[in-house]
Amino acid sequence: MLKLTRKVEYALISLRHMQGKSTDSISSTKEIANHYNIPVEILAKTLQHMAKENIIEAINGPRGGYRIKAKLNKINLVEFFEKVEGPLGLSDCFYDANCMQIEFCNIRTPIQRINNNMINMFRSMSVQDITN
Amino acid sequence: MLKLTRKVEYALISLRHMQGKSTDSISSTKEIANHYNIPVEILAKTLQHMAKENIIEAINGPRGGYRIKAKLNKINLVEFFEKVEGPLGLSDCFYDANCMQIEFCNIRTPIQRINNNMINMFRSMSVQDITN
DNA sequence: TTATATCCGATAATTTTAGTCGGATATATT
DNA sequence: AATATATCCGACTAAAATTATCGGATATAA
Ligand code: SF4
Ligand code: SF4
Repeated sequence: MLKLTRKVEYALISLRHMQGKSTDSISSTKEIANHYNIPVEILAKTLQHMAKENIIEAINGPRGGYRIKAKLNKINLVEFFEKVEGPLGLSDCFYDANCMQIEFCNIRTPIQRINNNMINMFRSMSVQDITN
Repeated sequence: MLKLTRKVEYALISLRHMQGKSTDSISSTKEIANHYNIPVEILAKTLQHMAKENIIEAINGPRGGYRIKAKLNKINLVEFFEKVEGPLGLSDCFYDANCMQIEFCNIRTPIQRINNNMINMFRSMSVQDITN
């Protein structure tokens, strides 16, 4: 319970990998996948997704790959998680109302309070706090 | 991502329900399931589990049911989550080493730091902070 | 022209979470 | 004693979410 997804982990591993290299150097999917033992295809998807979100930049063709595009210290972890994985919260009802209990739920308000604490904690950290 | 499970929610809903009644009054599975629109069988399992963990107490027979046994303000949310749902953490590797990336992982340490923050946040709250 | 890379939709497999079933035991009420 | 109502509990099934794979397209450096 309360776990990050592999996709998020793969994204962070990749960003930290790229950040450890000189600014304009390019990392290919295969290079990262091999280095960290990540399935190539799913890593490819993750990187494509991050490129679409303008976190990284894709360079096509041979000798191509990706490099960091955004300022990682300007992206907080809530933004990052939502860009990579989608909405975020302790309970469904904070972003999607399909809950059979919602009408009579007696814990929604207290859970929401805790959810806010958690969100604030993640918002107070940037991606760079992980990749550095 | 980062969601509580239904089981945890059902457990909390039940505890709050029981806490809203006079100390020795008993709540049956059916009563709670009907009141909050929760599937009876799965709620039964959840309540049995909590009884085994000594959070609540089972009374058998007709007019039976459950009542609160533990001091809810003495159980912090990490204990509670782990009793109801099992181990807890942002990444598998903090309680189970079956990760293909673990040998070369470059984010384990920073994630663990954040994990500790999260755990501490939940540990600083008691079940009663939700059920009150 | 060729080889290497990203791109991208569709699909499959796996794991986790959620819910169901069947039959047992305990006990208050009649 | 019989009955009805409740918990107990293991095994099972279903659904959903996550994780991984496939097939074929496009871009471009050498
Ligand atoms: S309404 Fe209550 S039970 Fe439903 S998702 Fe929200 S907090 Fe959970
Ligand atoms: S080793 Fe790294 S990738 Fe594997 S679970 Fe831990 S943090 Fe995640």
